[in-house]
Amino acid sequence: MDNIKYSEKELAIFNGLINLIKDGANLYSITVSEIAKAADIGKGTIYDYFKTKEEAISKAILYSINNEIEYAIDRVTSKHGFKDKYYEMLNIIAENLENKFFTMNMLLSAGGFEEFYEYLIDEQYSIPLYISRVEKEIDNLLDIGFKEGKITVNEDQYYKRMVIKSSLSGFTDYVNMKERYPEIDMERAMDLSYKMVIKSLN
Amino acid sequence: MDNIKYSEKELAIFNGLINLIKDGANLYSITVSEIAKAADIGKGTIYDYFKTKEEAISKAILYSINNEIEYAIDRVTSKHGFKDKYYEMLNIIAENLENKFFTMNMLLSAGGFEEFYEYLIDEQYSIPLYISRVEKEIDNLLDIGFKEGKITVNEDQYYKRMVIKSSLSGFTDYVNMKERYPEIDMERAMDLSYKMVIKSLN
Amino acid sequence: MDNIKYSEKELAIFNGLINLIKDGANLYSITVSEIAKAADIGKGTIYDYFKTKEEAISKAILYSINNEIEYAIDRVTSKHGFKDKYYEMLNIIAENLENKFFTMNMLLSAGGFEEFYEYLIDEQYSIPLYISRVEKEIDNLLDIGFKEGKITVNEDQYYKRMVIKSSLSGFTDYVNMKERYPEIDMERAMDLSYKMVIKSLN
Amino acid sequence: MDNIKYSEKELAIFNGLINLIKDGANLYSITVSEIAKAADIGKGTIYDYFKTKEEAISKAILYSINNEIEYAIDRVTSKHGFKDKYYEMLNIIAENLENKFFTMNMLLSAGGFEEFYEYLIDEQYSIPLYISRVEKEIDNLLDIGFKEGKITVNEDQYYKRMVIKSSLSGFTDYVNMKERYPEIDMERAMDLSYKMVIKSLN
DNA sequence: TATGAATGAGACTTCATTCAT
DNA sequence: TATGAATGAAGTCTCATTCAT
Repeated sequence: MDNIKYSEKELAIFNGLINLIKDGANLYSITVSEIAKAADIGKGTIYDYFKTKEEAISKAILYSINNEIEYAIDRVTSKHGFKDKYYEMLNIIAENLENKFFTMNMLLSAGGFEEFYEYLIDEQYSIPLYISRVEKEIDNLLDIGFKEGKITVNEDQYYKRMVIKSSLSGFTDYVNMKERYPEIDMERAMDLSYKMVIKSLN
Repeated sequence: MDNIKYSEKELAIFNGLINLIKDGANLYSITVSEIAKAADIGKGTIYDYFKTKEEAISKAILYSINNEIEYAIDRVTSKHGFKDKYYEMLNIIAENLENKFFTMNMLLSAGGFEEFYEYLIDEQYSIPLYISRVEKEIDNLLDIGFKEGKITVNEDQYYKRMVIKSSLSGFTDYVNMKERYPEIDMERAMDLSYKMVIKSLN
Repeated sequence: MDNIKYSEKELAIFNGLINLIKDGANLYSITVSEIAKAADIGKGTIYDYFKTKEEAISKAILYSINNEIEYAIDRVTSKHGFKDKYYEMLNIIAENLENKFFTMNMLLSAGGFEEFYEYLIDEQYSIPLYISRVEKEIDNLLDIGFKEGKITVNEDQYYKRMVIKSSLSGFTDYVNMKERYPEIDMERAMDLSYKMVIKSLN
Repeated sequence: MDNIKYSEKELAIFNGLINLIKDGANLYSITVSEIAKAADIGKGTIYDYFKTKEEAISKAILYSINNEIEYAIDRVTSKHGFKDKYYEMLNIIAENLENKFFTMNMLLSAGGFEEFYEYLIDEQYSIPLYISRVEKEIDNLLDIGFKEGKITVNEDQYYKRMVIKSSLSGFTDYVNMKERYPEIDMERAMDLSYKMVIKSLN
């Protein structure tokens, strides 16, 4: 997607920041000192590569989202068939149970992206591109489902996309609040998510 | 739910804070000066009622959630029949298009509650109560749907709740990203959300 | 000495303050709220009687010093003979071991009075009067000693006063740092203080 | 004594603080802004070297006391003979007439050390060491007096130390309240102080 | 007269950013 | 280029004082 090349130091800063955030640091509470320490560089160096702290955080976020989306698409692409691809999506979500900064949470959650970091600088308008990228994959999934005869419903593309997004969102809720559902194990939650998809699309 | 009585000044602080947040202020960026100005009181007065800024924000949030849930339940309760009640839920979501701090966004979104404000002080453990309260209403809705014969699926309560939550979540996504769906008007989005519910539950 | 009459509320404020100080409160750290609570009156009432917090504290201090001096003089007056009078002075000092705000500490200590409370308001120039009052008592003590033949030295009044003040000061040091002198009990410290006086004045 | 090495900035802060205090600033009234200005550094810099204002003040005090004691001991050591050494002690006191923050005032005054700054942080337990250091010098003085035959009294070490401390304390009182003793010049005050010592120790 | 709720000046402290090295 | 010591603006919180009751 983005073919921007980053310098070694920029990558160190991105990875430092991503580690901080994945460990639960709050975007608004992170200090430049923490970023420098996490990246194992001097504080001043950050300002050689970014104009402000907000720019560094923004670019790290966009970089991370990009990576996560590429990674997720690779994994889904590696699977064949509607069901396997959908389950792979669920697996990716499940694996990020502990990850406080999981892109999918944001892409699928109601609030959207821009809201979650007030100071987000998205000069490249990457976020809309990311959303389109994810939607393209959903469309691809739906195509395959249709070709396999797993989807027969005659409805707008909007409807079909909505079904997938809603179902993934419902499963994300399960993963995030697992302790509220002691009677449902991960496998069953996946099966029920898939069941809802199939029913909704037929 | 909570029967806590609040003083005039506490309410002024809560309402000032809620207005700030609804206007888009970020929980982490709000200053005590802003709170005081929004509440039209002196800065020091806040500390006569709350020990810290975080306590003031936390209590305002919990107060607001409580109010929103009471209001939403009242509206849903006033409607009769499965379809009318479900559409009323959609209406409440739709009406909060402009509201950046809409409780339902959080209750339905994947991230859950506790995470959205790092410093949340919830001494009364209200959040779990709120979630239960909302689930109780969903169960009630499902009961009515079953009695009306609108729901025939033979599945866990978990499945049925998930269907409702997922569908509402999908509709919230529509409301939040309306501009991405120019071909779908609000009415159609509601109809398609309902369609998905009916298909999933039969 | 001062024949100023104080109202009931003024006395409540003085006594509240004196208690606070005797309990170890620091003159600079005392708040108006604490004074009000200690005096069991409203905060605003303090400002009906004093222009500022500093005035209240200053007048309380002067009131307390006055009382302490009167009390000390009464006790010394009740004793007859040079030795008994001197020992009574030592007793008064000893009894104030626990009292963090003991006038004698200041009257006898090197720093003097004005320094110990930066904001001291002494409109009546009471402090010099207090010092004179104490010196008069020392002179009286010396007279008696001379008449009893206990003092034979032929020196300035300055020298003789200095001997008494120095000796009392040395004993005060003992009382304040008792734990540093485990081998010396109170009685012996008194005897040695008296010994020094007698030697110096003969 | 302390062999702690301080950085340039720490020394700037210490010296700024000591100047403030010597000029009469009250320990409790000093603000961080004043410290920064006196040290000619930024306010934030103070917090790069000390955790709190109280720590900065405490360490400056202990640093100053240490220096003053070293200085005083050097001067007394440079004199030979009981009388010259005692007079040198008096000279040091006399020279500090204008110095509002003279260590000896505290070491010799009745109140002791710990009480004069409520927030004193003395992690190294320096104060007791300082007191011992001063007492060692007094013992040394007494030894010399004994060897010279100036001291013949047969009494506890406590008594002899007390005589020196009391006499110095009496002289400090003279220095502090000079204006009250117009008939006594500095030389005579010293002579009378020495007279009291000799009489008391023989 | 007596109160204490309310105020806002000013305190301490943090941290994004700069810049000499 | 890389650093981190230094800065000071801006934040949170305290508390002397006022004033409506």
